[in-house]
Amino acid sequence: MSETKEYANAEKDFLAGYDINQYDRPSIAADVAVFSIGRKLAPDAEYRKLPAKTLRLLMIRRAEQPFYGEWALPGGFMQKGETIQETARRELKEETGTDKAYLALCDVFSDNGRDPRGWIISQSFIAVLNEEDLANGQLQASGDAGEAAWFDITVEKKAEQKQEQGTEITCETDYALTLEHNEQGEKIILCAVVREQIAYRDYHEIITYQIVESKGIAFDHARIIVSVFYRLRRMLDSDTRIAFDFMPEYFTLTDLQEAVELISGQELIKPNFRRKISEYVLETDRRVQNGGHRPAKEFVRNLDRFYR
Amino acid sequence: MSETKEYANAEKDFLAGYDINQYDRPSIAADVAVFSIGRKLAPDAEYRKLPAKTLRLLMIRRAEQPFYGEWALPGGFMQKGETIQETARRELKEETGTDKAYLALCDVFSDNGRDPRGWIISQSFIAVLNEEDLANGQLQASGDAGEAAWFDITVEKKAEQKQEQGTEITCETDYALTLEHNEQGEKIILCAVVREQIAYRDYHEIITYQIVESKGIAFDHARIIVSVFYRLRRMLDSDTRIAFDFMPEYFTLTDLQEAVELISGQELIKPNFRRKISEYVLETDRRVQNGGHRPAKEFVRNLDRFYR
DNA sequence: ACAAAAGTGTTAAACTTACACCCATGC
DNA sequence: GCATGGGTGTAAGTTTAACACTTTTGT
Repeated sequence: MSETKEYANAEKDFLAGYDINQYDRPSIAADVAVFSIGRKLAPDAEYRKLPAKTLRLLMIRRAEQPFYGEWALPGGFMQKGETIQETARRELKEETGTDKAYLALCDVFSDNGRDPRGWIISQSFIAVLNEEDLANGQLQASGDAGEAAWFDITVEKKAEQKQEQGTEITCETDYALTLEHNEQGEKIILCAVVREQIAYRDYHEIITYQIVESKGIAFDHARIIVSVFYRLRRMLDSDTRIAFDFMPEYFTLTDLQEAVELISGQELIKPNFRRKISEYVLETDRRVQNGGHRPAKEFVRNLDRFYR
Repeated sequence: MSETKEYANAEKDFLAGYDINQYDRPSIAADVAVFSIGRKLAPDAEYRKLPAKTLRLLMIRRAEQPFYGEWALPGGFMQKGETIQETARRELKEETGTDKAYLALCDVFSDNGRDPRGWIISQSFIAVLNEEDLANGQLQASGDAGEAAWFDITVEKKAEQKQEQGTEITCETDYALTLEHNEQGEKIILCAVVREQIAYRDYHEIITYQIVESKGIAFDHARIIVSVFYRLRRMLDSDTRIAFDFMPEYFTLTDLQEAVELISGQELIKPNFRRKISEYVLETDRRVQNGGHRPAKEFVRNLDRFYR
């Protein structure tokens, strides 16, 4: 027992003399890609048609240097006493007015030189909001961090080429990222080209993203956006439940299916989709009527399938 | 064009006056859970039987304060100029002598007070080594960071209880973690109890791990180990290919199946398993003879299924 | 001969996929 | 009436799961 005490004392002495400041340290930021689904207004002529939907990403116009006036993902530095998840949630709430959102840790971006201010590493997150919770909160019109706005996001494959250098095989694919904001006449378009590099090593694919070209998007956020966009897709592949995060409490199955289709980029066959998700939903008495066609039933989540 | 230049100058001026040191910053460590598969020696009497296998985890005996003499995951601080992935790979190579290993980013541990030295956040990684590559390298016998040793890992569910506090539902489960090292007479056993807390929020399960009790395991590594152990399991569920990382170039299907069974904790039916992985392997002429039974064919990976 | 492990074949059940069809509504 | 979306049924094809069986080896 006295031996244990001796150890404890040695540790106490060590800690008393330990100065963490003698080591060089990075700053840590949480950058949050907030996704939601938006509607494109249809002309009145097409009274039957449902509005087309888009996948939207929240961006903040920077009110400070560096990249003053450019658009960035909501984010900020981690503060002492909070976890990085709390940092992300704090930033989310500051910008959207709500923290009723799914929040998932994604990748770490720690390359040298990725931020002109110095050694800053970024922990990326995906957040998903539904329109209803968003409406209850308030988008930050022009606060501390700057004006917030939703951008329709499109990622398109451009060129692909396979390279073999000795034993190393690499596959490079360029993706065009387009972010488009539309609001009563005002139209902002941000574009970037991001190169995906797949290196084949130790029987695994190691995927990295580099910026080829970025106009109006701050820092290296263009590549974070592309990386996070494909992560969202992969998450959906392994668990359909992420699609539900885009839905409010009551939703129609068509809305849900459209969410899945928007994220996956693939059309689905209605009866098959409904069978697949049937165990996750419960029918209600509510109906929505939105046009010259049969009203749609509204469903709620079957909590037994979400909480176990 | 002159406007652009003006912006660029403003940014340059800002950066010249920017001192990153005015902000408090954490240190970042990469902690790597290196897994491999070990054999338990069988008594000579059972000449027919194949040796039983175990899932092993690499641990380092600390040669410094704090937690002097206790066992920790291999890891170290991120240095300026390297990515966190490079930190992890560097630590892996320092301790095992090889970096031919699969390395995957896992979780971030950033709770206040998790390290007595101060504000230190840890990025956890999973690495998987096969015996052959490991033999080519050399385990660090007793170097800078301390002696390295393999421990058989077991995680067992102990108690489970569901709690409801108002609208908040939480499910707490205690897991007993046992790490056991055996080598010519020497036997080391490390034990810990880790509590898994599942909080149900926004229709998702948020899983956290807390240490209830930890004997001989440094820092909060007991909970990192449990978290990473279950992550490995989930990775296997979504992609069988991780099991191959435990295999050398040539391997038998029984070895592969045993790897899957060890990680998943579930027995599999042989013909079904073989059908499932058949597309990932190619038969060779090689055979292994290890006992009084039919020799097993050795297979190699079908690269078409690993690199695409 | 026999125990241990290697390896294959067969079947029922479950799930996936594609397609075809009817229903309800507003103008 | 008709365009539009809401909603259901069915049948073929594929995958999964459980089980039973044959083969090869060293002592």
